[in-house]
Amino acid sequence: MADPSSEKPTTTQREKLEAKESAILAAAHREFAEMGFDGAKMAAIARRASVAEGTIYLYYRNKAELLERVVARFWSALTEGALAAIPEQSPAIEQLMALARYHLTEVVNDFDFIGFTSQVRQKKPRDDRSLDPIRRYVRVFDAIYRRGVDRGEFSANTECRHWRDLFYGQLEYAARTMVLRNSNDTDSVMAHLEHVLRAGLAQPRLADSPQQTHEEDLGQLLAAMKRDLERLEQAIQPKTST
Amino acid sequence: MADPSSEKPTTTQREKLEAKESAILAAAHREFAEMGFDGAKMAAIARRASVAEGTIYLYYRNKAELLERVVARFWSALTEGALAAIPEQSPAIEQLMALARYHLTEVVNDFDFIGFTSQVRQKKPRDDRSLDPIRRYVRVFDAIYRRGVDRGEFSANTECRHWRDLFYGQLEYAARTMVLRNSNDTDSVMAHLEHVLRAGLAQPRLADSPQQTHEEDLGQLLAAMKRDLERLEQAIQPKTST
Amino acid sequence: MADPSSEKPTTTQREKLEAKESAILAAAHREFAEMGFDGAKMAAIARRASVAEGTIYLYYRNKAELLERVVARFWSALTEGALAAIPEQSPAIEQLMALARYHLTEVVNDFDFIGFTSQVRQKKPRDDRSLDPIRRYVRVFDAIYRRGVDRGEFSANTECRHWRDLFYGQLEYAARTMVLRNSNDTDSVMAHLEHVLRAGLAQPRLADSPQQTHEEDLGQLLAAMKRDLERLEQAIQPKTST
Amino acid sequence: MADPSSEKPTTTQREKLEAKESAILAAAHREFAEMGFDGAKMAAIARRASVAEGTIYLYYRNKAELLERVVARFWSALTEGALAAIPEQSPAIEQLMALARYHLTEVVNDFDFIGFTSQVRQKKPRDDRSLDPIRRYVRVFDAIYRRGVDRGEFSANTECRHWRDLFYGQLEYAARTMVLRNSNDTDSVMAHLEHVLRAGLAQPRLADSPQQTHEEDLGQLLAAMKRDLERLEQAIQPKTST
DNA sequence: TATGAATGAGGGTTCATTCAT
DNA sequence: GATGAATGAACCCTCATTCAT
Repeated sequence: MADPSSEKPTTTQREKLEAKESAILAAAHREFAEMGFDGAKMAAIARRASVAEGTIYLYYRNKAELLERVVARFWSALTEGALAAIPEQSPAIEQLMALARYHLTEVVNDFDFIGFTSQVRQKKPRDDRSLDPIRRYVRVFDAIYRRGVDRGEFSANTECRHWRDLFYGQLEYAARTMVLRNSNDTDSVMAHLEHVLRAGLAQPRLADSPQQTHEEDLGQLLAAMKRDLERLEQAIQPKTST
Repeated sequence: MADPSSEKPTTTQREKLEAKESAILAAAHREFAEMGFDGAKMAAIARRASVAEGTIYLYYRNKAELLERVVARFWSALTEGALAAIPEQSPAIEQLMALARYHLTEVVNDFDFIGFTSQVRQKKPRDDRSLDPIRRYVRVFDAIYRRGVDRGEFSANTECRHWRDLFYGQLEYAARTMVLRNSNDTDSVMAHLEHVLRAGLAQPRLADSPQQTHEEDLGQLLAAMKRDLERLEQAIQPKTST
Repeated sequence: MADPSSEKPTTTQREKLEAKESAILAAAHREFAEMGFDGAKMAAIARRASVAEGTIYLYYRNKAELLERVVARFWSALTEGALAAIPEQSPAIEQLMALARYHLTEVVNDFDFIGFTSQVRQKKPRDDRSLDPIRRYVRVFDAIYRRGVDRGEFSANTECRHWRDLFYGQLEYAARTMVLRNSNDTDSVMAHLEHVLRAGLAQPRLADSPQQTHEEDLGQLLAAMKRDLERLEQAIQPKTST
Repeated sequence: MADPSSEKPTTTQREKLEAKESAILAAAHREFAEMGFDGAKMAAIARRASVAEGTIYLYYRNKAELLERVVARFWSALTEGALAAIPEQSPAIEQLMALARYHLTEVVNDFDFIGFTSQVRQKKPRDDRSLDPIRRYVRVFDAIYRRGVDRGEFSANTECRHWRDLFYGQLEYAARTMVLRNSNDTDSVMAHLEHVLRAGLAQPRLADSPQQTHEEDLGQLLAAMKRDLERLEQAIQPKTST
């Protein structure tokens, strides 16, 4: 009121409204995460947002729509965060690892909410637009994957869907394990995932990778294969000799 | 009481009771899977089981206990099925694949219930005995894994937890994808999983594997390595030539 | 069956039935006393009586009728006990005191049930025959009272109803106090009641009391009155002298 | 918020709320009195109060708390009424009679509720604070009694508890009789009670009564004693003459 | 006659949603 | 817009009563 910058009261108004809406969403997010959809009470959300119960209904038609918006906001933010966390020019494998680390951290931080999201997913009809933000997030992986294929880092395109399932599936289970045990071994999980990706997905053909060609990588791979071959031969010879 | 002919009716009696209990459990299973815990209505379960509402309470103290028993029964049956599906004398990798195929099939069949289970898992205190059947099922993987390590098929023991997360995580996500798209490409998923396991987990050193040395395995491995080597060379040559 | 005294199986049968009925009534009595009418559960009564739930309904149409019978049995037994406790040839005042002591003891012993009875009384229509046993018990007092009047021990007949209310009312409240405080001062209560009865009810005209004429009583009364009179005069004189 | 005219609507608001709460309490009072605790239905109370069922729970956590408040309100009002009905400067005996008349009237008016109260009392643990209003009411008698003793009107202090039991016990039974017979002889009951109190409790020694010495009292006492003496003499003479 | 499994009506309580202020 | 009191439908659970065995 006495604000000298009151030239733009509209902006102030709008900001107020947005702040209120944001408070409601944040409160709802926490309540949903802690209590699940049915366990969450509109009254509790209102209390957490320092808002009257009726006020919520000025912004959202009902509990389900509130949930929908919370979910959308969460996954959108997750997508933004992921995009920000990915080094733009790095090899795809490194981008994947960056995404993995980001994803694991976020999932562990908000594990209740994530689990709760999948609970929601099942109730929805197949073509519900409200799941779009989730799909958009998932596609972050797909983009990196395709880039990796395009760059010749990854072998086949046909398997994207499987690698995606493996990627998110492993991370979700790893997160669950970490949360349940109240431990944190992100690095160990990362190492394992990288091992798997490199062993099964990464293409050793690095020739035309436009940016960095790691000579060491090649050497390592060759050395490893030689060792394996030797073992193989040793495994065969005794047999044939006998 | 001392009537010798009372055995038969008693048996019939018992059978009836067990049939009724089984009907209730099955009805509850479906209702929980479709509606979630809070969404499930005791009246609906009773109707599905062709039983009066009050009857359920002759068998289970309350909704929570009913849930507990349903979950226990489901996971126990899953464990039995898994154990039966695993070929006893095969290499660990084959056992894992058998488990994977079995798991994927079951999860797809009962996807709602599985998802619902994990929703339940989070509400439970850490040491709830009611989760034991789930833990027992998970250990089926661990047993195979350890056998693989003991037999020299798999490399390190330290990573069991990660491989387990990867295994179940990928399968659950694959199942979700299949259910959501209403498609079925179990074989494709199996192939991918096997590829990953062989590439990242399987030990090529078969020499001292105490039990069976499958000649075919050897042949496959050799073929795979040759293909990889060729790729390697092709990757290197253009480079060196340049 | 192999009982050699099986000549009178009918008697044995009847005895068995009566024993069972008695067990049910006793069990119901305890359950009603402890839990009240609504709190009492037929299942609990059956358990206490070592009888199947359905069996109760072979003897009593429903819970209300069972209650009715329990109440009737209780008050009838109370009446018998009271009649037995009253010395037949003693002065009415002594008979009243005997009744009082008996009543107080029983009421304290079975306080829950008594209180529960009056709770029942209100639900009943005015002319319910099921209250007859209670009315019969109450009349024990009336009979003694009338005898006291007839014998010239008590003054007027018109006040019976009031003395009866005072008698039972005081005793019930005394019992309540004793039960609530978990104390027992029956003698003190008796002394007070006797004091009140003698002071307000008993006729000092003992002349024609057929049995015992307590000279001492007379002397005491006279002495007391003289003292009172003296006090009175002393109270008046100073006043008048002033 | 800072609207100065907001006071009036607030007051109206508050009044409305209090009216509603009062309506609920009154409705609950009637329902409890008529049906007992278990028999009372929240739906019926709501209907009687012209309020939705859920509304009751805005004011009281549950049925038990509603009962508690009803009981408290009733006994508090009873206490206020009693204190108002007692003439402050009169002799203790007259105060007791005023209390008795008030009590009897109220108990008859609300007999069901009173009986219902004692039914409740037994279910409560010994030290339940919710019974305090009842205790406070009972102490009204005690206060008068003690005053009577202090003023020299009543003889011993030790018997307060007995006189209290007699007082309330007789009145409750008298009320029950009146209610059951649908008659009203309050005066007769009063006369009897006064007779008993004067005969057993009142102290004729008025000499040192510090405050008021009522000439009429003296006259009455003298008259009574003379009558008693005459009776005494008549009782003795026939004897001595014989 | 005795049993006890089955029934299902009924009631206390919760909470999303509405609407008068 | 904002409030929060009011609403009432919905649901879990109890338990008196029945009836097939």
